[in-house]
Amino acid sequence: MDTIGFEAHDHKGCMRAAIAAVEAHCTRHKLQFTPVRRRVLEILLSEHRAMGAYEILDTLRDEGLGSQPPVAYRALDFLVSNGFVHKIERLNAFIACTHPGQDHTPAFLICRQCDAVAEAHAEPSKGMLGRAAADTGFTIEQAVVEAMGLCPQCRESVHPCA
Amino acid sequence: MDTIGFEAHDHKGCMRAAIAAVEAHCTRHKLQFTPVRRRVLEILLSEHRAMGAYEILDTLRDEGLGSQPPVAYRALDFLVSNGFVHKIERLNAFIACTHPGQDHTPAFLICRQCDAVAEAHAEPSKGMLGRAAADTGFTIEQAVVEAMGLCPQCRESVHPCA
DNA sequence: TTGATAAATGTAACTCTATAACATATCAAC
DNA sequence: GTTGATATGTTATAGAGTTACATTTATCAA
Repeated sequence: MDTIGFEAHDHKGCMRAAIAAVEAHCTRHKLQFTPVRRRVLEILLSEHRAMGAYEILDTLRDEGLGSQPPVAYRALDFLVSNGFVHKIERLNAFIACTHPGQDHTPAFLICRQCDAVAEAHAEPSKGMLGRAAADTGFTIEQAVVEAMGLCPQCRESVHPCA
Repeated sequence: MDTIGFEAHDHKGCMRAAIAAVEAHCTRHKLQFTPVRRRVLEILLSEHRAMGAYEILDTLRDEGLGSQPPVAYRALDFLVSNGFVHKIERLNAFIACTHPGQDHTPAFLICRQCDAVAEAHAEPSKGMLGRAAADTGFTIEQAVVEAMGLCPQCRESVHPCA
């Protein structure tokens, strides 16, 4: 279970690796990894948290890479549809994938206290959801799995009620 | 697996039953089932599909029950926090619960073709998500589980590619 | 039954999220 | 190097959700 996100890690290294993986994937699939797309991915990787589209756009604007919403949304669309970035529906926010390139259904653990987000794997075709789908003849193409709660750090620091 | 939503059913009956269950629950828990709240629930039950807040508000406005967004959102907040209505994050929309009163984690099967939504049960503490949470020390309080795909009817009617 | 408190509603204004539409530029390949 | 597809720039607008504050209605205890 390669859950990442609530522990310290080699940040620069993980960022370099992710960029390299995306570059390789784009080359292989003849996708254009343009400056805006690259920069949006870099921003998400370096912040290493869920960010709103407009928050990303603010940074792009500061850097002269585009100032209007479609610029951010188009880059995000590209990154999301290629699996390099995921959208957290519950937060209307985006986060860089922790293992880009592989086809997978992400599941997220979202801390309601500190907003940290950890990515895990889901297997929607298995479990109760898969059984429900099979029972009704529904074909699952894509799934959103997001758990809200408390991360280990925040659970520690919550005051027990007086 | 009591999945409802892709089959015909006794609509009036299910509506009456749901309203009765909610009335009973409100009486038992001393909650105010006010006209606006009741009407919003009725609208969602009778449409039997996911509806946006502003779509609901349009109906309320026509009936003189309130014209500003907070009216709809407050009623929806009440209905959602008491489990009578669920929010579909993926659609930014709301749908009446098919078995109100019971505490449960809903899972949704959403047809991308006809927008029909079926509600099933999820058990987030079990399965891979629960294991990921346990591994990292994350405490799940609430979960969003939404599958996109094709319902049986729409799968039938999709042309095989020529 | 009245007065205090809490809960619910009415309304205006605003913020955040996202897309439509259209012009322009750049790339890829023949 | 022309063409068709892909990407960007920009304006405007649609859609989703909240803040803030005034007013009303319900609840309950004295």
